[in-house]
Amino acid sequence: MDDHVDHKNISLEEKSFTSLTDCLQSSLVMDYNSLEKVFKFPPYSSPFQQISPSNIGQIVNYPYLNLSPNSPIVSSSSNEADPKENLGDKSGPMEDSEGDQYGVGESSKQLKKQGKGKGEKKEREARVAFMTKSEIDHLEDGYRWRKYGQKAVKNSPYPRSYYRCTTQKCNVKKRVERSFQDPSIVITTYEGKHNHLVPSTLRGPVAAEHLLGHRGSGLLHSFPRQHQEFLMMNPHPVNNQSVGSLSYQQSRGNSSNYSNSEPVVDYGLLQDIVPSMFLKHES
DNA sequence: CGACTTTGACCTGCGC
DNA sequence: GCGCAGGTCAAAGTCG
Repeated sequence: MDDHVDHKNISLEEKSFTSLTDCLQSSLVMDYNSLEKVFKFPPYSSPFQQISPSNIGQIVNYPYLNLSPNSPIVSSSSNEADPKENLGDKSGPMEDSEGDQYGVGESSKQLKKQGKGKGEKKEREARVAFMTKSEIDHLEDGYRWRKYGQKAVKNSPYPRSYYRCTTQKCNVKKRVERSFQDPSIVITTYEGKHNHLVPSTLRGPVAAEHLLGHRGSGLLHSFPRQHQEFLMMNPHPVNNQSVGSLSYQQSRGNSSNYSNSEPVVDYGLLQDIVPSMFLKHES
């Protein structure tokens, strides 16, 4: 039931998206982190929030970002890259102490005390940021998450929540915060790559088979059900060779009718989250 | 009883 | 060096 849902259409580039698919297929991808750096927006007020529907397109095409509908974002904040690679040499507040140093299952405090980071460059995982118009903070994406922290964000009345994938050896993390300028917008930032498939047992309404067997439909089902309206995302492709396992295209059988003739772009984590049929970039 | 959330404390990086 | 802010830990509490 979506009756009580705020289902405004978000106009991007003078285009109105009524669904996740529309938005994704519009090739409107943004480098969240880069934008943060470029525009020096603090994390609580992500650049997206500064964007009015009428000027989003301008920012998408911001030259620094090297974005175009035909060029999937390659620059990333992923671990193999120099943290300063992107724009400017100083990490934004959101960037700086990005903590991959805390491995799941490890005694992170020990790690910290063992001088990790001394001379050792911190690694950062690829990140994907979503903006979702939703009443729900924690959006169901098919994976199981455990909340491990919550922090008040400076200058924002809304706290930021930290989640970690509950699957063993999977150190994917996600941050969820609400835009303080538009509280109806939830900013979800995924970090890392799942090294496993979508759990077969889900507590949410999303059945795994939706994601696995009917990719796309699962998300399309789950999003509206959760009163979400997908606004934007920024896939940070880890890098094309770093996918430890086969891409979904391969590992799950080429069941998608959408990708037969399309080059498959490895969007890293995003591909884990969003069916690849969404991720084909149009030419 | 296991899984998950809450929350205060702690650690780290950065700017001044 | 100090203070601030972000990120994480882990014990305690909650829930199914």
